[in-house]
Amino acid sequence: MISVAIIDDHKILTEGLANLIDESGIATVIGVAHSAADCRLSLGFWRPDVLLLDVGLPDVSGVDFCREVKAQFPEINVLALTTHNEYAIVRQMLDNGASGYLVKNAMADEVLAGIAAVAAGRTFLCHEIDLLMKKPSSKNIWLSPRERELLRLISEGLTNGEIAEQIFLSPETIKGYRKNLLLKLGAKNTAVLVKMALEQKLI
Amino acid sequence: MISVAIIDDHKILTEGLANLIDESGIATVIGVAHSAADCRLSLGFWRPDVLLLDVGLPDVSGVDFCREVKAQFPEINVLALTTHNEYAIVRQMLDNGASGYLVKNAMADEVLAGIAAVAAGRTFLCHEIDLLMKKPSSKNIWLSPRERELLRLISEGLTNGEIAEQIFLSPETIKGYRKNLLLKLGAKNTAVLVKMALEQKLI
DNA sequence: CGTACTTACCCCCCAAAGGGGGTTTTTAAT
DNA sequence: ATTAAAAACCCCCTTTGGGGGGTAAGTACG
Repeated sequence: MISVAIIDDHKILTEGLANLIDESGIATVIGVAHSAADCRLSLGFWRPDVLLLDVGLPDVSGVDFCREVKAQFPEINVLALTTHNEYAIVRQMLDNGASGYLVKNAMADEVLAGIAAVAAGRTFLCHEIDLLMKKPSSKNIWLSPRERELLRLISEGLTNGEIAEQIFLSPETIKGYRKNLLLKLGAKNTAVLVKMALEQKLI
Repeated sequence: MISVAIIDDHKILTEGLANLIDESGIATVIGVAHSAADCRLSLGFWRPDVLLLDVGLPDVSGVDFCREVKAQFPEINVLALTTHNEYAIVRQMLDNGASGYLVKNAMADEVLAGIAAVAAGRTFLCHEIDLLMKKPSSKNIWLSPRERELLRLISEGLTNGEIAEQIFLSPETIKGYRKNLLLKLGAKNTAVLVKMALEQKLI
């Protein structure tokens, strides 16, 4: 029997989900947490085979928490469970150690299939995400770490000069990055750039 | 017995939620839809006392759908059920006819209390939202329709001149609105303005 | 009747962004 | 060893944005 822990702040969802898993016969829920802090306290005792992890936690980013969990318990298979269907989020989760990714509007059988797959050491993407990751789309934009950093600073309202000061580069360099970001995202100006960055969860 | 219909695209959540409601003894679920389109087809047959409405539907904005439902079936009490805890969203839902508002991480008993309250014709806000709406905070920003329109056009990357052309106003007027928006939201520049607009769901 | 808010308009001035053209070094992959 | 990408840098020029000051009509509400 596969042991599963769930971490999600939506209490209504966790109850239903725990029921679903327990009644499936393939897995059993050994713990539920509603925040990353709760989870840190218990995860060492639970030692689940699979951790169902919501990306939209109240206290920390799911990406960071996934990395944290994998660093401390590499044997736990993390299965992301979230509302986000953006390329950048999926990719960041997978890059940070997640074994699978489910969107919350997936069917119940996909949840069980995902749990079984990641418990067996395989990777699993639900149908919708599988399509998203395979289909080469102009919306599937991937930025370098430096570009993401610049985008973050731009969205915080820093001017080229201020950014240059903060990260010890020439203002002309910042200008170059900015031009490149506009080109890469196909944005007309800063307003659109920030909008796309937030909508596509690039920062 | 109160009759309830649920509209939410998160299938895992609706199953658990329907169970919870049916077992409470105070209400019974007479229908579930996973999109606004599905709901339109069935709502006339169901005629529920309470409609549990997710604001993050895949096909239309929950605000628009709420207005639509109330226009067609004024006797149905709409209870918003969503992840969003932003002032602007709550206010827009209430302005468009919702009788109550629940966040998805609310406890199960709040869901039942909310259903009972709105079925009885009262309004209901879950604890977290009640606090949010009462506490006068600098984050509780409310814009006039015109300001929201301007904010939308700015976030789409239009320049003052382009906006002026589109809505038949002087570019200087647009500039005035822009300055006022920066002041109202406390934003340093357009980048921050767009970021705040999206984060606080003002557009 | 007054007050507050929305909508609409105008001036000057300079800082910042955006379009165009480039170069070099380092790093990673094939 | 070659290629490709990321990271860093530079100059010229025009458009746009943002800070500072305003004015004034319309309307909603007590």
